[in-house]
Amino acid sequence: MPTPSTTARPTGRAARPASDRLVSDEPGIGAWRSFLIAHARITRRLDEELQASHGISLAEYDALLQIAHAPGRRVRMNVLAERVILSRSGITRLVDRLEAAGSVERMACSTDARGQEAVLTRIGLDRLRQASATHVAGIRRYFLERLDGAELGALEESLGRVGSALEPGQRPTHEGCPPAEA
Amino acid sequence: MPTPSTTARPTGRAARPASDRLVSDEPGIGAWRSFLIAHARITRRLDEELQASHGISLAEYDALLQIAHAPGRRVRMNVLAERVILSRSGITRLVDRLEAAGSVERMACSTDARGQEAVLTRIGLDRLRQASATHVAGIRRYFLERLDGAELGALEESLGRVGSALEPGQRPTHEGCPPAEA
DNA sequence: CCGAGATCGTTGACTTGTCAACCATCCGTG
DNA sequence: CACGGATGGTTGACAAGTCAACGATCTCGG
Repeated sequence: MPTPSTTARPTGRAARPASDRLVSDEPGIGAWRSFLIAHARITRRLDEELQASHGISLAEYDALLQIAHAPGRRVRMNVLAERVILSRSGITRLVDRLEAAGSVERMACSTDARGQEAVLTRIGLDRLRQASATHVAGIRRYFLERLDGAELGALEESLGRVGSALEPGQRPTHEGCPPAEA
Repeated sequence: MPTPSTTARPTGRAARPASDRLVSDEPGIGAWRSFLIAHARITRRLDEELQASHGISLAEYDALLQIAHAPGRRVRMNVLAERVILSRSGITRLVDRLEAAGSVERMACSTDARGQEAVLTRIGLDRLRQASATHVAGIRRYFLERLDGAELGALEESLGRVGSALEPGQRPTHEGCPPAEA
């Protein structure tokens, strides 16, 4: 998502004739809008900070982090793609960049000849460590600090439910469900 | 940021030597992760549905909606860019597409000769109306329906606070704050 | 009135992601 | 064992966004 979009209308609804009503005064839509705006602004900020301080993008940071967390600090491209939510070609290109930067090496997978693994290098680990400070500070500053414990718990619970309902490889609502066509 | 990234680690922390600890067992980080995952998955799904049913992207939908909501169904490029969270060049290109599709017209601004306004056409309005059904249904299905009233209220309140703290044109933490450099 | 500087929208060059096509390899069945 | 279909990763062509630079216009102090 490219830079995500918002549906952010400053504040007021404008009391138009009914035939003119376009979207949802559906209750709850306000929550949806807050969700979008918060996400767009925070991630943009975090990305800028990471870029400015360490010259890596949020996506790259995320990939490094995923690799670092994997056992042996190595992951199949496959798996990595799913973890960072990228297409397979997307991951190929992202790892290309990381490799060019010396943060990662590609190694053939020992158990599957068509597989490649992305392996974190020493340099990559160091970079990740440094960037980590910036990143976590950002999350804290823009997100954690503005929410109290109860709110964080509630957020985790609610959004966790919403998110896991859409886990890849889901039967309901993948192809058949969105019925609208006209 | 294109498709956003996640920092999604499946579940476990792995009990590594301290020197190896990379990120945050910071309490609350779980909430952050849910937030990212939920956003990535929902917006991706909504975009797919919009694309499949009406051939427009989420960004385009959002822009149409913003224009439709503006008085006279017309907006300065300027303003539109800010509302959909896009750079100025980004908005130029987006409106190019909408115009090519006949959904929007560009008209010179009467009060400022350097200005352009994007004006919604009849066709654009119709398209928006149709797409709206799909879009709102999606939001309902993936978001609203999985949350009860209290949760929606809490979400709106919490995320609203977080989001508005980062409104564009903010003094604190714009340039000086992110201190990390090394 | 005028000229310096800000603001508006567009454009060119580039980045980062997607999809479709491809080849290599794996696996289950006959 | 062999072969047909799934799966894994890369690649080419493209989509959509960014930034820097530009020309046109606005605005204001002198």
